[in-house]
Amino acid sequence: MRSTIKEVSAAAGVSVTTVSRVLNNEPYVKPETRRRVEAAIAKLEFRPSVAARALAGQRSFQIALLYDNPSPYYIYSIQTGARAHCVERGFRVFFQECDITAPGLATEIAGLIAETHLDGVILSPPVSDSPVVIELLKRSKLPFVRIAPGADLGISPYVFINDEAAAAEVADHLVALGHRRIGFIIGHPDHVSSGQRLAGFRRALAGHGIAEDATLIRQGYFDFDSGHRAGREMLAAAVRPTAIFASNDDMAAGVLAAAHELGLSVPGDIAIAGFDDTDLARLVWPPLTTIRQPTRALAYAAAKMLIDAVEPGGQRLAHELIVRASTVVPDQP
Amino acid sequence: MRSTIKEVSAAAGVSVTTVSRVLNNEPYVKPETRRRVEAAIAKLEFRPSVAARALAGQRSFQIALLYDNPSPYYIYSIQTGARAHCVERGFRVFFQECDITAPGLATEIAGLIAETHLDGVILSPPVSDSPVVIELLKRSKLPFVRIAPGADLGISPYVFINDEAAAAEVADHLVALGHRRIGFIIGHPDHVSSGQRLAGFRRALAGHGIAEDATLIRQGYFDFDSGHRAGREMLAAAVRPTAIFASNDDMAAGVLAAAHELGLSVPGDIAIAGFDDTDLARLVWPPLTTIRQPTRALAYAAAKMLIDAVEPGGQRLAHELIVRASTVVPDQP
DNA sequence: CTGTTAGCGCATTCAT
DNA sequence: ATGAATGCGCTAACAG
Repeated sequence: MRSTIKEVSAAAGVSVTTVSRVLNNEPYVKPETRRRVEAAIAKLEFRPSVAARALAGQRSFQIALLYDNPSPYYIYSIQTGARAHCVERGFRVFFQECDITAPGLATEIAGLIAETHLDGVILSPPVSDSPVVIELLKRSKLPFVRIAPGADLGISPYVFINDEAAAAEVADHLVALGHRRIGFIIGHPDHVSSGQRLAGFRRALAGHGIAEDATLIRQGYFDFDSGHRAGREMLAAAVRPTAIFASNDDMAAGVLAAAHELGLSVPGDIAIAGFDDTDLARLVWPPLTTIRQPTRALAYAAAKMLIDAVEPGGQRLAHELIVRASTVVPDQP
Repeated sequence: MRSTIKEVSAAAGVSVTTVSRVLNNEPYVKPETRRRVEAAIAKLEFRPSVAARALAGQRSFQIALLYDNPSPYYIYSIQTGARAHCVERGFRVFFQECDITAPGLATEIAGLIAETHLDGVILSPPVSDSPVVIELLKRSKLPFVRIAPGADLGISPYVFINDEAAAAEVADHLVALGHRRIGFIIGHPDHVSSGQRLAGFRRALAGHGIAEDATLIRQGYFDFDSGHRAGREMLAAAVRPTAIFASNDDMAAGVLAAAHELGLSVPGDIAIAGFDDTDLARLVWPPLTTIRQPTRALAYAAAKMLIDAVEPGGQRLAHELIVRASTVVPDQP
């Protein structure tokens, strides 16, 4: 069934060592020999066993992407971005959902690492800032890259966008449309970006001389439900906002549902803004204003940084990589 | 760093074979010995290397879930369902997106199987009916389970819901609400369920004596964009439908966006119905009528069937498993 | 019930 | 520039 390196070596008339050298792109193999080996590999449809390579060598060509996020669109984006780069480099990715509040978290991830001989790990928010995970990774000396970490920037390479500036852009946009009573739904408290987006919102409002109204700021959790709930509360109030800015698109969709339930037209009665890079943004378009966050690009860049660090000859990349968020998507065609 | 079975055996004062027996839940180990070994395992935080197990034995405790679906919500549902069961059984899952139209498909999946020593594969639609994948799996003699296959039911265990009956339920519901001009957006042509849902829709309409109107049936692809396009076309027509039934929720969301763009109120001007089990369904609730398809449960059941088949002592399960779709979600609180 | 022995498929010394 | 020998960590007969 599956062919082995031994069969390849026999077919090519060389030793297994030489085949191994070809497999790993090592120098000192005569071009013609290399061709013969490659021909044998192709003919036998040989695939090196990850298990054998991991056992014999010190690399498994496998990494993991850790996430704990309620948004399927977000998860899909980071999975797609990370996989795209891994495929290019011949690496396998484990998509691992986890619960950063679970007591067994460290054990679970330690198990994943030990069992699968991982070469490195990508952390997406909010795992990027989980002390438990970070501590574990540091102790295990495993390379890791973080997406949008909020603190301890020195401990690992990371990629991010400027959340505060992006949120301020959205708020500026709403004000420019004439809104003064703007509701805000904060993201999940475990995500550092939640605070940054709130800060950007506040800064923008202050810049326009708009006083803050505590009743117009609600806690959300980045999921549809929390946006729906917060939206209902604000829209059912005696004096309601003319616009609501949710910290991500899933919550913005929840607000939209709430508006529908209450018989409000969007954006006539209420304008809604979101934040992210998903089709959900389009769902309420044109009424939705949003930041097209390049989540996919972020994950791709993270995978690249990680694999570059893992590969022997890999050039050191910049420790910090800022991926620019594209600007506010206009709410007019 | 990582401890090995040898260290465990030394710590427990037994041979590695005995540790292996404990690891694999084999009989004929004195209870007390088993306890000693388990204590040593816990103390050393020992994790058996998947690589070593795969190499020495004939099992890797790894399976793959193949999908090729444009809906992030759907993907998230099947991933979550499959993972839930795999965790219970100590299996690892590879979430593998693929392109069933790609020329290199067989090579890619053959590579996955050979490289990772897969124990089995779960196919989700439309991969469930990909001749290329099925042929490959049959030749490799690898156990596989299919979710919602459309044909060749004899070649593998499978799980499904009755798509036709479910779609008919939705259509019946719309008719009961007084609709007679109902648009329909077909799902992706590669999915067998697309045809089944269309059949259910047609059967229901015929049952109510409503003549079919070809201009009210459009081809979609299960993604937001295609729903949006089809929705625009039908809603911009001189005589538009009073309701549109999209074959999944992503397309229903697209129709909703189209309605908004055209200044139509939902469900006042146009009622929209979807099909699936995602939060998207709630997005347009109450205007949305939908079938709450238990996608997660389907994937969970598929994983169970597969692992039962893979495990040595695993009891043969029913070859066919029908998971009931819950009924139409009412469009009134 | 328990231990001994021999590989699984590769990367990796060390030779040549 | 190439090959022979060793072992990674575990399971699988085979003994006892």
